[in-house]
Amino acid sequence: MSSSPSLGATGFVRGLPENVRDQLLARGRPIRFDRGQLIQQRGDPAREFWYVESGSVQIGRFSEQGRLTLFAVLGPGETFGELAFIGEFPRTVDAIARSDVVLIRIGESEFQNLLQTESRAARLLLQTMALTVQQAFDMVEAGRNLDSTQKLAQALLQLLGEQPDGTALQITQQDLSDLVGVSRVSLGKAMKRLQDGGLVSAGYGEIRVRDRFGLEELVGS
Amino acid sequence: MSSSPSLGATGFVRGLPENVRDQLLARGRPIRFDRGQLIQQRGDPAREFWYVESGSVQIGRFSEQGRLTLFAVLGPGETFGELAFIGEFPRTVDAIARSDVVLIRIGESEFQNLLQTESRAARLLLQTMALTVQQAFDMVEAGRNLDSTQKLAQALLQLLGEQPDGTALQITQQDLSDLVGVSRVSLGKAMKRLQDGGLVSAGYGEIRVRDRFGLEELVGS
DNA sequence: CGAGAAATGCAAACTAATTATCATTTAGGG
DNA sequence: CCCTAAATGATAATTAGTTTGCATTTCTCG
Repeated sequence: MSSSPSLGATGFVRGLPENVRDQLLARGRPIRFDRGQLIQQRGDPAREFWYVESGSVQIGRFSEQGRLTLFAVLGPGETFGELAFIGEFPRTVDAIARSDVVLIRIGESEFQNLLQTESRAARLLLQTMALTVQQAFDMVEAGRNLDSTQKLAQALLQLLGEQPDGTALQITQQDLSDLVGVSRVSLGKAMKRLQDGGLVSAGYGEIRVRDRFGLEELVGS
Repeated sequence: MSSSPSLGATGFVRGLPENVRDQLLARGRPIRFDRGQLIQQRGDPAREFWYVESGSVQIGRFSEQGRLTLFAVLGPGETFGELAFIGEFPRTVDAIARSDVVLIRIGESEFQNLLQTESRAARLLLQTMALTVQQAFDMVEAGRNLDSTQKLAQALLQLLGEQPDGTALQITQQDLSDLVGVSRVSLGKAMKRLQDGGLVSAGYGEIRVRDRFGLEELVGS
């Protein structure tokens, strides 16, 4: 079993040399979105991708029945939208602002400029995408072989990874259930089990990880 | 809902101009594997990737409990192993020969040669990988939102896609259950439902799709 | 500070799927 | 041509998870 319950490493921009990154972001246009606002929608043409400057963004799909399948929750420093942009196909996922966010738009011209000024960028992009595929496989595998408690533990670890400084996560069990892929009821039960085991403690819209190693042990990674 | 239950488009080599492709494959070394043989294993160093010349290959992961999670069943013309090779990390999936197969090995030198002789290759590779991620997302979504019958229908459509000429699939329900991600019992029941609906007919190690459109309608794609 | 909205907790009924077992059929090598 | 292994079919017991409905808690904002 591998370690990624969801996509946390969609941040190839982070891997760029600092000066190149600064230049790229300086060229891109910052745009604000309000909490709850739809940033992109399935089917939209993909004329750009986005760098998260501040706030957090949900990546997923709404089904016709209103059901939401979340693939990732992204924070500052991460990028999204590269896939459809580079693949030159319409958006295949929706993106929703999970809080007020500031995004930096990177369009065709900025992207071309990047590839020309930084020879390692293409290679870095390839590597990041390869990693993303593997993480997607991890999600498939987790969905098939782990029970709800293990899936929750794995999701918490992934969210922690994006926010490595602290152990407190600002996320509701509501949203977590969409990310983990189980019902809210099941998520509540799983959360209770983790609490009873002393691995986490949960408040209103906040989860605190008490024993990271215990979570890792639980999912066997 | 999208259309890919599993990974069928891992064939960036197919998109190359014919002369470039021929040259690439002429440079690579053909290697035979017997049915059931392990071609690559998780953790192996990724010094090459493979082009399937003939036969078929299973891509997946064995868990410690012996459980198999299949991500794809690849046929002639498709490639595998690019991800770890390009990402420069160890293999994250196992590959097993589903029949006697002939593979063409493409190593570092052949790959570098390709990138230099064909400027569009890198771009094509990126596009193919982007598509692969989206397909993996489809698998996650299907795993969460579809029932076993719909998942089976979707898997059959994917297998058909790889073999566009006919409607007959050479695959056991045993293997299908690993690909679809349900138990053999559930797969048998799902198959019976599809048969009762006149959508497919099943024999020993063979499934014949009678109504492709009906399957598509069932999964809502 | 108070009202309404959002988040969480809880319980019961239901359901789809798993596991386990055994019988039957089919293919293919000796 | 038979024998064995593989594949399929069928059944029952069990279980993890969903759905539904409602109660309770917590936040937020006017």
